Amino acid sequence: MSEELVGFFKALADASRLKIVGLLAQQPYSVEQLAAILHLRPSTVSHHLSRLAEVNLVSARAEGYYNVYQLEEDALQDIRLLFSEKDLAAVVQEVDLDGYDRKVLEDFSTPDGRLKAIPTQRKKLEALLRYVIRAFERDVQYSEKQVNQILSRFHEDTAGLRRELVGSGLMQRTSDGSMYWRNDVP
Amino acid sequence: MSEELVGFFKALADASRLKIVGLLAQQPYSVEQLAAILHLRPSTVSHHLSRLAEVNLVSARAEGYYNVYQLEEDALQDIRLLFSEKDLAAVVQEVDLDGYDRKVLEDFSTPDGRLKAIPTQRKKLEALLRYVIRAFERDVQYSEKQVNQILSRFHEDTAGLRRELVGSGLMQRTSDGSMYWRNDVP
DNA sequence: AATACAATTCGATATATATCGAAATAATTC
DNA sequence: GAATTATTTCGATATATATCGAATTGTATT
Repeated sequence: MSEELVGFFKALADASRLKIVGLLAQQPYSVEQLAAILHLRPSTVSHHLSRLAEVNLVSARAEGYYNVYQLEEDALQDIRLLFSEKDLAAVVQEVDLDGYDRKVLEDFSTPDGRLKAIPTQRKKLEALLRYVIRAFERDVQYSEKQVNQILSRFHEDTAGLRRELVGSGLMQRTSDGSMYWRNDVP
Repeated sequence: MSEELVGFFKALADASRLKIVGLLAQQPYSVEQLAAILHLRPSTVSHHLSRLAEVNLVSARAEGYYNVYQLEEDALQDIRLLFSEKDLAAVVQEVDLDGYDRKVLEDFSTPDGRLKAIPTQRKKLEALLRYVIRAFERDVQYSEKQVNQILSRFHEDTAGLRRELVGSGLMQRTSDGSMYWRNDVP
């Protein structure tokens, strides 16, 4: 999907081809005519036209030994649809969305899963917290003692970790501070 | 104008940059985060981001020593507008629309303005006819004799030229065929 | 002040591609 | 069928650029 989209933009990412599309938007032209209008060689124009045809932006119709090219109106329609936020976000599909978290974890954890240090950088801290929170079950209430015990598997500063987990919204606690639970965010 | 448009397409004509746009369509990211997600070096991502920023597709906001990039929603709106037929045709502006006619004329005329031959190819013939018709005033009626006299400045086969002028719609004649006039097309 | 860190800039390299001319192909005219 | 014409294909070249690593710049933390 993304490959098709990038191909489409590549097709339009050239001054000569954009001009061709603009000309064909007004009326069909033969290769020779386009070449004369654009001051390019027929072979060059032919090359551009086949690139445009590859993404179905233009089509050819044989007329005598001329090849008369015309704009595919449908393609333009498709493009307009494409620019809705929703579809743009779909471009991300084949992307490693957790790549950042994993990289931070790699940098800050030892082979046995403990944290070498607690990073000062907010973004990295958050990445580690997203990792740590998974040690807690959903829909289970933990006493402060239990929380500390679990957190101690990661780092000695359990109080600090606990505070950051609550501060970041990944964990919640009762108003009297006696019980903790994992917040129900993705 | 066209230069701006082609710059915009160039900005999107790359798989990595399209992915960045897709990601930023969901939420803002720092350079480092994007680099980890896309498995690219920060310097590479930085390069892509500045290309996107050049065409106002993204903007940066300094946050600590992070640079958090976000999508410029306005830009997407502009793009959608762009794909109306009307604006697409505007791309043609700085183009030599008469280039083809001039080239044909060059190939088929002698220095004194006469035609070396009458081309058999329809498209070339039409180009020459558009040239010849300018020898006639608008809103003036000519007798067949007058028409022939004017056409003889271009080529000996005046009957042939006259027939093609009428056939192509550039010239009209009365139903009895006695008078001719230049048709009022551009 | 000194250190640590994210981002950018710079230089180098490898790949992509726009353009041309020549050759090959396809269709038309004589 | 031979000659002409438009288009496409092919090979070569020059330019653009995606990516990286190293050096630099600008902030933040200690």
